[in-house]
Amino acid sequence: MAKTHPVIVVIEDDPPIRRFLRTSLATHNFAVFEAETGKQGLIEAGVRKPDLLILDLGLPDMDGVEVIKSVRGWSAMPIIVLSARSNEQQKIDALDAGADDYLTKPFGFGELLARIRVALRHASRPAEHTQDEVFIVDALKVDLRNRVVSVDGNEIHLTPIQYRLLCVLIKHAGKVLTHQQILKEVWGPSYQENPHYLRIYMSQLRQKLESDPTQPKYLLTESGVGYRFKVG
Amino acid sequence: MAKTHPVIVVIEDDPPIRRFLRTSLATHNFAVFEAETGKQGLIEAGVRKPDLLILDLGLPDMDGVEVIKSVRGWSAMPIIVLSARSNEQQKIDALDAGADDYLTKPFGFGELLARIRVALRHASRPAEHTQDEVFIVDALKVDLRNRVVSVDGNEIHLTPIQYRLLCVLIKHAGKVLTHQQILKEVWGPSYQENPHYLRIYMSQLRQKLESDPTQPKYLLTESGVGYRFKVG
DNA sequence: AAGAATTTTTACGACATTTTTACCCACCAA
DNA sequence: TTGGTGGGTAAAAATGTCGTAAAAATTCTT
Repeated sequence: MAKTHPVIVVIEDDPPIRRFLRTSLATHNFAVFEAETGKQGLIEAGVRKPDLLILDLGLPDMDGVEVIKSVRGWSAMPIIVLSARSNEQQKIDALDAGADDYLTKPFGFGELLARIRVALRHASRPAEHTQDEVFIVDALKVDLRNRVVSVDGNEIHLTPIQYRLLCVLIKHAGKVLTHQQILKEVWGPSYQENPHYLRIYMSQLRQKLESDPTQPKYLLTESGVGYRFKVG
Repeated sequence: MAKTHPVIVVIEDDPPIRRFLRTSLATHNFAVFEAETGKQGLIEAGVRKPDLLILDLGLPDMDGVEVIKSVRGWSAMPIIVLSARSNEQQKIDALDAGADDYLTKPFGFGELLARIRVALRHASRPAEHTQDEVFIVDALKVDLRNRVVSVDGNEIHLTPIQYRLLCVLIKHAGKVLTHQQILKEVWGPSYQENPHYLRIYMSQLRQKLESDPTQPKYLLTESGVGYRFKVG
């Protein structure tokens, strides 16, 4: 897949600031999606799976810290908090809830951009995992850096969901993952009641990756529990 | 493994601030090492290999941004910058050079601590796997984290109830558990009147785990009372 | 706005697990 | 002996879970 623009979700109730962020970020080659309220924002974050979340703490419908905690329940995406109030305790609460950075209004847009770059740098560079960037078992090879999957050297095309599912499984290779855990990581928190998707995509992955899909060597079913990627 | 204190190197030329940081951080259980100049700081960082670097930009001997770049040449350790100047361009330069955060003096110490926690959180992402609970008795191995059971290295497939039953037994290994206790933990409070299930599943477990199911080494019957998992 | 790729919905046969039912043994007391 | 108790194993029946194909709806590209 071609190098696509980073996706940012902005949760901000104040229309002028929202407009400002949207246009400014767009001109710097970010794909921006917006939400006015905390609830909307959570949905948007779950659906868009952004590379970064920008969150205003002063929302009308729910506490910003609750939004952060809720997102952290299923994702480690970078969160940058904006706030009009410079109360120190509030900063601490937001950061401890899982926010990665905190800017007090008014802030310079250049600084925001720099802090966005920092956040994206963090997310894209789990530097310790450099050696695990390419996952190989027998004939199966998953190149996480380039997002290329191959079997016996033949490149296999995977759809976004198929690929994400495979990534989740090999990230926890050897471990049995429950349906809910997988659904949460792949589809987001709102899809936790649909183990059916899982069976369908698991089947598709087996067709593409296993030499005998009816008797999988890697993508194992743990009936009544979930799935696991077998290693060793 | 003893939980060791995070190591922090502070590069700061102003003695009062340095003293303040040293004592304050020390009381929050950090191991603090100090340097007065950029050159000293680079050496200190290289020798101590800290979990975090705190850097004042206004050093006498070299530009703070150069210090950052130099560290980034060989390490991805978190760097938090402190600065008296709130010039935006300087912030941007420092962040783009590789700093992870930037605080303008005067700052609240609580906020600094919170931002330190954020930075350490980033650095130790893969530390979720700290809780490895693996029970091993002779050839039997129960990996609770991965939900995998093996005998002599051969994986054994257990159904949900079989697995739950085994977990209950090894959780209270050595103790005698009554039928009722086990039924309650495995099937839930409403099934307490069916010791028969227990015999069936206990038999299945023995078939799968014991080398001689008719004379079990681990899954022992306490006649008239219940069962127990024998250890030692 | 049309066409391709992908995701979601729908449907149904196959499979695995749990529960029920049945029969076995060993032991002890009447 | 006979009958009762506590326990073990092996099968059926019932239930719940999985896998696959294909159609419908959506999203992405052009």
